[in-house]
Amino acid sequence: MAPPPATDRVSADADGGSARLGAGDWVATGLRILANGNVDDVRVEVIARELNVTKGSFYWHFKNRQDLLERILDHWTDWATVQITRWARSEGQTARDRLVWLLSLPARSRPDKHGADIELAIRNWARQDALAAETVKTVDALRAGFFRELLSELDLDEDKRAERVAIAQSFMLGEALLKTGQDREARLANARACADLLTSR
Amino acid sequence: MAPPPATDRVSADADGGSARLGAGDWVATGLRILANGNVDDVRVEVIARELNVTKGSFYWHFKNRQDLLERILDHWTDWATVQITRWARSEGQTARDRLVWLLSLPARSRPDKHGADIELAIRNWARQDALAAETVKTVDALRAGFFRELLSELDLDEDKRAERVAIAQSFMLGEALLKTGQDREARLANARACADLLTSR
DNA sequence: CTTTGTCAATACGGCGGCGTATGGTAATCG
DNA sequence: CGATTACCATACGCCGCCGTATTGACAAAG
Repeated sequence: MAPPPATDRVSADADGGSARLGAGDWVATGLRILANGNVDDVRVEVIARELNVTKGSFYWHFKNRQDLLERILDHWTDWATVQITRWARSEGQTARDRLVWLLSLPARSRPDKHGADIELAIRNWARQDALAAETVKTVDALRAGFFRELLSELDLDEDKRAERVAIAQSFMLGEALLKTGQDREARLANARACADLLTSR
Repeated sequence: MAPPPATDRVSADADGGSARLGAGDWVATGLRILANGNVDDVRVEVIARELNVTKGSFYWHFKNRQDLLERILDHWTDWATVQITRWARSEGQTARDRLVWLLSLPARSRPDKHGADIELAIRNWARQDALAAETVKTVDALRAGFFRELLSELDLDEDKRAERVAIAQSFMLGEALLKTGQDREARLANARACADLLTSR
């Protein structure tokens, strides 16, 4: 009868052994479904089947489907933020090295993490849903801020810097979404080449 | 009883005046729905309502829903191809000018054409559907070919050229999909700056 | 040992979409 | 002018999903 507690742990075993499951398991599975599909595919009864549970459980942890979707967005925001700020702590490199690091993030992401897939799905989702749109906007602004910070170490005038920030961001997004047959090495080379161009005079 | 004729005109008045409508009207409306949503939103009964018709009409023109989806993909391929080859005929510019022209294609597209929206929706679709994936692959290869042709006017070694082709394509895709608040002028400036970098030594 | 809290199963009504069957009508043609 | 063709409406059965209600199982706490 009481609303469920706010333990949002996205726990380890999303499927498999442990008997009891929490809200996090639903979020994790929803994210996985989102990764190879779109928002409309993340349905509560589908997730329930995947977790070998019935809906009865779902409506204990969540108010309704929309509630789950919002938690998924929150979780993605956290993930994107953490990923960036972890980079922020990796000091001690040159500006170019760190730029390469950032630009090659999509190329270096483990394929089983579905980072690019989720990104695409959420960006698509953002065109229909206001909350998703806001989430994407926030993450984009965050990334742009880091690019700007990086490029500020070169002395460019304001206009030129803004252009290069935009180029960096567009490249990074495009590189993440474009599914050519390129292997990891080629993609890393692309990122390095892009960094070279962006840091050139 | 006979299968409908293959008149795929995507005619003028998708809604409104004319009494009779053809398969093209269904494709056009489907494309419009796809533009602000995703594949799962293009449902036959929804389109029927939008056209002020019932399903009875649909199943005259199409075998089933999948049939419509395939025609939508075909139509998009044609559109993308035409758009590129029209550029191919715009000779008489420098390589850089034509590069700028290509890179700024998303920035210059009329917003009511929903080019970027459709692109995003189809790329998302491509992750679930093999046919859509093939379509995207074809269009990407076409675009890459033109970039390669353009950049071949500079004398770069094979590796460097491949890198820059990839950068160009990633930038173009990212620029199309990234929805920052930038106005048209700023986006054009980005394209020009990107072209400058790509054609630099 | 009972109470309370936590999680899950079952069952229900409703909606929206698919595809089919069948019948109606306006145009067109022999 | 009767018949065929092209297009559309109506009605049906089916399925998947939503959200609610009710009950059950099980553990920790009292």
